[in-house]
Amino acid sequence: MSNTIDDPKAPFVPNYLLYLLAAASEAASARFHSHVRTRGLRVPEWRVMACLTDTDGSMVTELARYAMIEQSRLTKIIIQMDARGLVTRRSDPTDGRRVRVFLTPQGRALARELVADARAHELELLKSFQGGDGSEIKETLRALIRHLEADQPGQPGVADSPARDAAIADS
Amino acid sequence: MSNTIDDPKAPFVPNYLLYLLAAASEAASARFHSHVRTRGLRVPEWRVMACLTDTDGSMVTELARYAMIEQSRLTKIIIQMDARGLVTRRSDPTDGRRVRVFLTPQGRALARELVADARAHELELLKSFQGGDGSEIKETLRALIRHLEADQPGQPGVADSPARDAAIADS
DNA sequence: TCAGAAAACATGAATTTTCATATAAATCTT
DNA sequence: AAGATTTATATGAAAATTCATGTTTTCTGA
Repeated sequence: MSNTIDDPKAPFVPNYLLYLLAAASEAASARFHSHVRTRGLRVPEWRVMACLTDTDGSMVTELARYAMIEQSRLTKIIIQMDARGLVTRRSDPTDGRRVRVFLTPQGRALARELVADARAHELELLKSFQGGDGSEIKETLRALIRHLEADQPGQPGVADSPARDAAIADS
Repeated sequence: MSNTIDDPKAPFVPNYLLYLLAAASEAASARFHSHVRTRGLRVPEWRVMACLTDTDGSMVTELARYAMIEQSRLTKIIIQMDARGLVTRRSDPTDGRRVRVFLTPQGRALARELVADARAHELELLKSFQGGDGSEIKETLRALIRHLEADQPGQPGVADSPARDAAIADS
């Protein structure tokens, strides 16, 4: 029973790994994300809060990597969160370029609640999905991430076949 | 060897399923997405093209679901792609409300190339990842998606614990 | 068949995001 | 130790996205 569909007429998208990953991520997150919005946060803000529960006081660049948010965007998000009293920013006494971000007590309280909700949601999801604690799928995902983040050079690039530039004229 | 980290002090994010899914999706897609941009398309546009190679002539709403793009956003993207000559829009003769979207010859040519690139990239990725064709991880992801898209009612919701409204004042 | 409801897209204003680049502080070089 | 580089963050303008709602067409039931 092969799962690799290779019929010439078989649809491409539904069996494409990158699609499956994106779709799984979306589908798995949909409910919790709407819960997050219910609590007055947008998803990127929730990500920042969650990351800060792990690494309070990290600098913007670190946080950007951890939360998978581009730096200049994160700066703007953090400024808003600061204005709302969820986080504070203090420049690093050791290195004046760095800005360290901390949860405020208020931010921390909300973050705690949401992380608890996230844990509960995850538990139910994994239980209803395959009855276990998700070690398998999680390990697979971690392995994939490790593999991809490992030395980029050896990573599968995208063949740069010749003679195919300017396929799209900007006319 | 349990993979479920339950130390009180263990970080939350790196072991959180929703994070792992998002991170895996991002990491797996990064290279190909930048290839796509190299070819003059943004990611959502690539998604539209890929979907149309499967279901050319589908209506906007169908395409939105298939490509995981919100309808009004998709409409705008399609209008731009139309202007660039990648797709055309024709209203359905049977039902005047529907707008059917087709690849133009030019769009189709580009889509073919990119799908071929995507397949090649996927193949290399899966080979270098676990040596196989990815049936396992793909089947896992498909199962997860199926599980999540199945009757929403029974899905793990997010417990609505009482007495926690207005945690974030908008002051 | 006609009024009302629903479905399918489109649109506009407010907000976000992106991209390139500015600013500022630390580090390196010679 | 001055100048050149690099690192860290901020900023501004253009573009994309969101959200609510408008418009048009079809469907439904009395």
